[in-house]
Amino acid sequence: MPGKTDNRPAVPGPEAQELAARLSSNSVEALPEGGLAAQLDRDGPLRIKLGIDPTAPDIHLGHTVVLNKLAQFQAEGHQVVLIIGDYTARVGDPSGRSEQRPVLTPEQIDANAATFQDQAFRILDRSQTEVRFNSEWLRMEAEDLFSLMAKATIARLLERDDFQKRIEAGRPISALELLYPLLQGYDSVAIDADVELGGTDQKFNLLFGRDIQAAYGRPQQTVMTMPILPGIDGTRRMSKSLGNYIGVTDPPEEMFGKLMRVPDANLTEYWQLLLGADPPAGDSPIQAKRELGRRLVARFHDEAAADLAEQHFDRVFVRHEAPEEIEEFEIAGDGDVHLPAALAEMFGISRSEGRRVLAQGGVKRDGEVLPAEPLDYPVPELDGAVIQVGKRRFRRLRAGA
RNA sequence: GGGGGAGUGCCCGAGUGGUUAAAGGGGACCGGCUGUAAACCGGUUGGCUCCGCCUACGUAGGUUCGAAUCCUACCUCCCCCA
Repeated sequence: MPGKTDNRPAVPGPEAQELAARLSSNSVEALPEGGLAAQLDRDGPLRIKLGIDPTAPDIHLGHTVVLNKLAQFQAEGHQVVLIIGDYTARVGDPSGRSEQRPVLTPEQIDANAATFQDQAFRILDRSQTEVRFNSEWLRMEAEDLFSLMAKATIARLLERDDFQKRIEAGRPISALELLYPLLQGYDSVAIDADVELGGTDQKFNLLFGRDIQAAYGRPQQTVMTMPILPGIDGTRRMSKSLGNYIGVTDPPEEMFGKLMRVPDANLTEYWQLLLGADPPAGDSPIQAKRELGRRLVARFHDEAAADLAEQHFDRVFVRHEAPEEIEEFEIAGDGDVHLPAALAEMFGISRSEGRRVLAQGGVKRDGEVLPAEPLDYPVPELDGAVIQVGKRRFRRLRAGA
């Protein structure tokens, strides 16, 4: 059958090779070797696939590594196809049972998908993006599913090393997990993917998609894996559930502040993966880190926000002054304020924890450390006071009417 | 279908009748040093009406002066044999 693969020239032209190299920048692998150049050598836009899991809607900087790559393809005129894995999410992956992952309702999945798209289009060009839900084609007849399942063997599916490790550790692997690569691969068949992107952890699934496409007599996609961005702890991958993430919708001061906490050792990595450049030569780590913060805040907010965020940082963390704007907390009109209770309410901690930070000298009133005793203060004495817990939690007290 | 093993605090993981709110590690929080970096050091880490009380070791009962530890049933998971 005539297809894109059939009239492939033996050697891609130099232009295609050059473009392929450019598009592969930052990637860990682009497979098979020379595949992308060959695809680019043919005319017409390529279909670039990215599958996303709609169980967690918020996009963080880790996701943007892949999204930026998609945007780069778009800039060259290619078509991005975003696949929202609503069907697989709806089935509910039982493998996470130890993580007590709740099965999401269709409404939640739709809401998450909407949020995700909203955030993704801060990076991607909407006009060059096709959004598809995989329930569209995965809601298939059992007969069709069986025929899909017949295209792979268990041995092949078990090859992936994370399964191997789990088997050795005696941890469970659900049948659905085993099937996952098949379903993901079928997505590629359904949308005629030319290139599929993903993190390095997706390598197996991405390559498996090629086999499935071939089994259905389709041209095979090439795959490109991107590095995994470490979180602000500098060790584990950035992820919302690990709490080490920077969300693209984080407020400017928070985004800047979190970036400043990234370990120096990861600075070059952050520059390369997020800005596509090396830190300016000759800059000290702190200078390079500030510049990183300014640029990223400017990207996801704007220049003015970046300036303000840096000023806020200098004020609160370098000079240890109270921030310009502090949320108010209303205290009851008369009588005493029981500090542990007030702290609990103000900062969403328990009263016991309030007592603890107080005892540890972690609570300040207008910059002065409060002693462990007393616990109660007359309301008028605290009216207007700025209460601070630790380095970055502030509230201004206001006596109620 | 048969046999064996496991469920502990945010997570991992000790503990097999009392001095256990439960070792140790991780994480988190507070403090020190700083560039809110990392590393490092010290402290804290169930709740509350906090020098005491309450609730906790899968769930529900039971034995005992006393149980996370023993018994019974149930739930969930893992492994092996078929």
